[in-house]
Amino acid sequence: MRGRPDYLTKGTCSGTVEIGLTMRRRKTIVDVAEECGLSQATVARVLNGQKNIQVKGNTRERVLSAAQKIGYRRNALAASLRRQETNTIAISIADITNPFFPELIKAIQDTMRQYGYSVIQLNNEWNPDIEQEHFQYMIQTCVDGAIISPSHPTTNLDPLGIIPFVLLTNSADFPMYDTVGNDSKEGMNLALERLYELGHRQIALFVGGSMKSGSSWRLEIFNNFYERKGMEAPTNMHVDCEFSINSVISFEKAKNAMEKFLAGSNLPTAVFASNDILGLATLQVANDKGINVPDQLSVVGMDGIFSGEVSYPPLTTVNKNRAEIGRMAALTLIEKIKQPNGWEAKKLILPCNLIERGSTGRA
Amino acid sequence: MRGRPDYLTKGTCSGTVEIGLTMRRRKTIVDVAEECGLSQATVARVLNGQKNIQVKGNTRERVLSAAQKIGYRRNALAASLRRQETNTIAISIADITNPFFPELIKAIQDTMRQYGYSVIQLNNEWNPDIEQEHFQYMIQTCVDGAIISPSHPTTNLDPLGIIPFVLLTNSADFPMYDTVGNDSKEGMNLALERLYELGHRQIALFVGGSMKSGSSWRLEIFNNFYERKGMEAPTNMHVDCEFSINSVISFEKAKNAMEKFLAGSNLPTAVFASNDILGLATLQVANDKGINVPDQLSVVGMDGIFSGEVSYPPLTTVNKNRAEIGRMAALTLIEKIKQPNGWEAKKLILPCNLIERGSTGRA
DNA sequence: GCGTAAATTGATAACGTTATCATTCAGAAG
DNA sequence: CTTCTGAATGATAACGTTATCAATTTACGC
Repeated sequence: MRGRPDYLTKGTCSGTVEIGLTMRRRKTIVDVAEECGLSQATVARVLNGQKNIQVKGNTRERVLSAAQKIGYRRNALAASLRRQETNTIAISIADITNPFFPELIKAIQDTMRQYGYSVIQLNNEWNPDIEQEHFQYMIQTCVDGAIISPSHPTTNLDPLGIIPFVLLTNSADFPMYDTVGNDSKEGMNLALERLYELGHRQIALFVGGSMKSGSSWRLEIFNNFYERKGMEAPTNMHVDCEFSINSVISFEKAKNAMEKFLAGSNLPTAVFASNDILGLATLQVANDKGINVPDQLSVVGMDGIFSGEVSYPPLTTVNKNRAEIGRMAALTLIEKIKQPNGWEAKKLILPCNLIERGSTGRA
Repeated sequence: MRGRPDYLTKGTCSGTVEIGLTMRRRKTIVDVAEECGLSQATVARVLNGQKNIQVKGNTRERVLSAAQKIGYRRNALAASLRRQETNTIAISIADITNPFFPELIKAIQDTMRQYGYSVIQLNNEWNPDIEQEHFQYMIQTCVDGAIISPSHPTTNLDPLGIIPFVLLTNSADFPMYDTVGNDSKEGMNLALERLYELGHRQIALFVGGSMKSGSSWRLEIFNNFYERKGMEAPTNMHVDCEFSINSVISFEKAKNAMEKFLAGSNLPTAVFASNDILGLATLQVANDKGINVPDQLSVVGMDGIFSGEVSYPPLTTVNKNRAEIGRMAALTLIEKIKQPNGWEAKKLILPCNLIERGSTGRA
């Protein structure tokens, strides 16, 4: 039989100790038990057990005051290891500096907090390798669940193994999984219909390309719209630009594309931009060129980011309720954590709403 | 002597198990050891030990392929508990939806990542109670360090105990602690000097009040500036507005205040706004009133948020390099974690720089 | 071959908590 | 007074890893 090895008692003090200062090891339940003369089992029950646990007489008081006295702090690591749950979930997104995400994150954090979960947020910079690393990290740290905005439609989710997760996407790319997203198609229709109502017949479609999967469905919606109105869809009203990982760069590229387009001969009376960055770029180009918005040109964006509220004029936009998406994603995940046994993939598609501000008017 | 209690082997399977599916417990180092016929000590050395550990012959290979085969994943919880470090740090800020923060957060995440740390981000909504809860959380989860943007100048940091931390602030409110922040005073001078150079003599000072500690120093800088120029500081050129926890609401309040001011008789040729939200509000009011910016009015903001790049005209601003602040805060924290023994409080004050865009011109 | 030092590998306590089983204790019924 | 019941408390294994010491194997010079 061996005693407590030396290295451990020594190890608790690191480096030199100032004279007069006692270097104190972090207090544990055992210390509390010693202090109040009860067993560690009882102490644990009082401190971290369910609230309405039965104790006799002044036991609770003794424990609490002893804990208070010696400055006991629970070690969540040990508890998590033993209980096999961490009360922590992870969020994987592309980039927190993308104005779309902060509100979403916050809603998730707030909702999760209400249910006793903490949130770890990870940015993958649209890089699938980093994304995969993050999945590994989630497994290692034993998060209880994850909310994931896939960096690409081909993101491999298998490495997540048995971790319950919910995807932030509206695409059909992940038919097998639970998803929460916006009905972007219907949102786009909202915008087009409203522009039609305002008398616009020459509407330009401004999309940011390559980076994300489908901008093809936008063209489809666009053409369907004209067909529905019994009109020929214009073919010279498509503006495309590269999309970059950085909002600022995307904005510059969008400005260049729109400048070129507006220098042409076939001018629209309205522009539908597939996100607010593109919409804001359109506004700035128009302002620079002396094109009055909305008198000469109406502009509609999509997303509802803050910058659209402070632009000139304020940007009409197809708003995605990010707070609601975050909340619903969180609730769905919690449900899934509590009930891990097979259920069929839940698909939640929230409606968009049109926020009309100063950038739209009659044709 | 007791055997392995029943509840534990049973406990690893939760709920009902589908026929044909074997519910598998997560694999551990012990399982790998069994699989490859080596001791768990050796397995641990190969898998999680330092990279250049010596092993003989095909030992490494045996371990790795066994781990691969049975799908071993390291449990970071257990490792952290044993090693007494989590390789995780926490960031405490007011609100991730405040446009000032995302870039800062990201820089911290990126830098920390390089050094093998993960980041937990916590929002306190300017609420000191939540902030204190977060401090407790940090202790419980045994983070290795923290970066904190205090919600108030009176924030009590004692509960953090021995956790190494760095504050994000430039104020003198925390003389005892390590801080990283911007030289806002010098930044404000940069703006005023430039406006002077452009011929402006009637400059309005637009501050957002109550919420944060000191807007008094801004007035001091303002008065000193005029004194330096041998002029009498104007006393009717101060605009004040409430600041709210929500950027959108702050913006509306700022617009109201600026509208009232510009409806008065004493008009400035330039406005220095103490943050970009106020600057953007000024722009929008001016645009609405038909006041041409910059021909009739120059506007300078402060912070350098994204919205200022996409406004019309783009907003000249005193930029705070948030990426650099984040990076330096992270590096300082890491240094402090590696070297916990007393050092004197480090104060890092980074310079601001003036970004001249379209909202400023000659008087 | 043999002894010694160095290189590998093995055995195991410890990290701090929780969940079980075992034990003790108080109170009531016989 | 004994027996029984339920409530409260105590003792301890286990969560999965790492760091130490002990044991074993290998290398090398004589």
